[in-house]
Amino acid sequence: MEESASTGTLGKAVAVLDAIARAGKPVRFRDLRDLIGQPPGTLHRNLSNLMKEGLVRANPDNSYALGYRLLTFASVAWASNRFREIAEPHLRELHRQTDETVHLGVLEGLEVIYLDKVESRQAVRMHSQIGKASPAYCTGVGKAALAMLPEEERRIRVNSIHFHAFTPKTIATAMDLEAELITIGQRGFAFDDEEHETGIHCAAAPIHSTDRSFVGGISVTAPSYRVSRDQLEQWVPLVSRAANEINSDIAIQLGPRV
Amino acid sequence: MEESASTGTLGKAVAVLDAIARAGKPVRFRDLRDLIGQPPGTLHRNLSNLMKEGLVRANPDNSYALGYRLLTFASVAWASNRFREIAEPHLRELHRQTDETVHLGVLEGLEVIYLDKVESRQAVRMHSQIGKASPAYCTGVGKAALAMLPEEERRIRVNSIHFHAFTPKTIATAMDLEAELITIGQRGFAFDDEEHETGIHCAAAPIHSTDRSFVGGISVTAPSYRVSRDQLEQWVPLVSRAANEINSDIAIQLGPRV
DNA sequence: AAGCGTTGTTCCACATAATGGAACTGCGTT
DNA sequence: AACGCAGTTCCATTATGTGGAACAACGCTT
Repeated sequence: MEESASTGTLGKAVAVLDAIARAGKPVRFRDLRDLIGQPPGTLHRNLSNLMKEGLVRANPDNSYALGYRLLTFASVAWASNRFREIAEPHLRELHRQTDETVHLGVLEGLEVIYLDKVESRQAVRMHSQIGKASPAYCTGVGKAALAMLPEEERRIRVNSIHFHAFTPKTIATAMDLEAELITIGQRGFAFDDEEHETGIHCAAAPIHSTDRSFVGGISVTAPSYRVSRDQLEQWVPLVSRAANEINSDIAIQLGPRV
Repeated sequence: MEESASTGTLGKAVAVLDAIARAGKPVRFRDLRDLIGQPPGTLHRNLSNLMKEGLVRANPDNSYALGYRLLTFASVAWASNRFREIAEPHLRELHRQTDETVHLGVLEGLEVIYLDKVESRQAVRMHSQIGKASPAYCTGVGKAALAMLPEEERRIRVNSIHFHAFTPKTIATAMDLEAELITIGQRGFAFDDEEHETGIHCAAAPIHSTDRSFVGGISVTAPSYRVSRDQLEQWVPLVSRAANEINSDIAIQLGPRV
C-alpha cells in the first residue's frame, strides 16, 4: 500500500531547483550533475526548460541560480496567505509587550518555514528570514507545531527525522523528542533552549486550523545573555495568549467547516 | 525558424502555478479549469503532483493556493543574489540623500521584478513589494532597463507588449514607447510621470551587467503632491551616480568576463 | 428529505514527451 | 598544438503524461 507515487517529470525538475537552493550559491553544470545524478543530456534539458520558465537563471560563467520568477510566486503566496494576515496584529502586540523578536512559522513536512517576523532592531533586514526553512525538531515553533499533530501522524514524522546535534543541547533521538512533544502537548507551549544555535533561546506556542491540516506556531526569541530563562518563562502567558487569540481568529474567520 | 519550443510537461505545471498567482487568492478547481483549459483529469493530476512537491497547498474547502516551498526557494534566490547584494549599500545611500522610497528592479521579459526596496516610513511592511512584478513600459525602472537592451532585442520586446492605459499619462503605443526609450537611452535616465499610478512619479536610472544579459534599474519614487517634478529632476544626478556606482561595482566584482 | 445539477476524482487505451547513451563541440591548460 | 573535460546535441527507445468518459461526492433546490 505504498501511496507516495513519484511526481515524475515534475519531481525531477523540482529536484534541480532544490539542488540549486541547497547549494545557496550559483552552481555549475557539473556540480549539479554530481548532486542529483541526472545524465548530462537530461540535466541539460531540464535546465533549459526551467530557464524558459524563468525558474532558473544562467550566469554568463555557466553557473546556474534560482530565477526571478520564484520571487514573484513567493510574493503572491505571502501576500495572499490568510494565516499570516490573521496572525499579524497579534505578532505586533506580542512584540510590543516583549520588545524582542517575534516569529510566525508553519510546519511543512519536517521543517518549519517562517512566514513572518517582527524584530526590535529594524537595522537588520526585515525580510531576511521570511521563507527560511529550519528543522522542526530543534526550534520552538517546530516543536510546538509537531506536538499538535494527531498522535499517529506525529509518530510517523518523528521517526523519519534525521537528527543532527547543532548544539550540545539539541534533542537528537526520536525517543527524547517524542517525550518532549508529549510534554509540550500537555502544557501547551514549548521552549527552544539553545537547541538550534548556542546563545539563542525562545518560548513558543502552537497555532493550528481547527482540523489541524495546518499547524504552526509563534515564538519570542532572544539571546541568552540578555534575556534570562526566568524572563522567558514569564513571557509564556503572553505567548500563549497571542497563540490562542490567533487560533480563535482562525476558527472564526475561516469558518467552523475549515 | 521558430526556436521557442514548448517546455512540455513542466510548462503545464507552471501554467497552473501562474494561474493561481494571477488570481491572487485561493482558487477552486473549476476556476482553474476555466482559466487554463486543462481537462479535469490532467488538471487533477497536475495539482496532485504540485501538492506533493509543496508548490501548491489545498485549503480544506477545495481551493488551492501557492505552497510554502515557494517561499523557501524565493528566500534562497533573494539571499544569494549578487546584484542585489552589490546594489544594497547604494540604495541605502540614495535613500539617505533623498529620504524617499528607493527601488531596485530587474527586467524579466516584459516585466520588472522588484528585488529590493528602502522606504522612508517603516510603518509599511518592508517586504510587501519584494518580488512584485510590474509592466516594464509604464515604470521608471522598466523603461530605463528596456532602454539598455541592444536595439534589435529592444524592438522585439517592445513589439510584443500588450499595452494598457493604467492612467491618462500611460504610454500606450509601441511607437511612442520606442521614441521614449531612445530618449532615455541617450540621456541615461528615465521618469515615470504618473504612468502606472496617478499621483505617483519617479526618477530612475539603468543598471546592467557588462554584457547586458542582465538589465535593471533603480529609482526614487514619491507622491506628486509632496514632491514636485522639479525636485525629482534635481535628484537625477544622485540617482544616476548611484546607478553608475552599482554598474562599476558589478563590473569589478563579477569580473570583466561577465 | 429526496432528487438533481454541479464539482471534483478515477481509470485506461493511446499519443506524446522524457530518457540517456553516444557522438560531438569548444574552451581552457600545459 | 594537442589534450582533456565541461557542456551540448542527437535520436531510437521507453516511460510518462494525456484526456475522454464513467463515476463519486457534495450542496442546492424544490
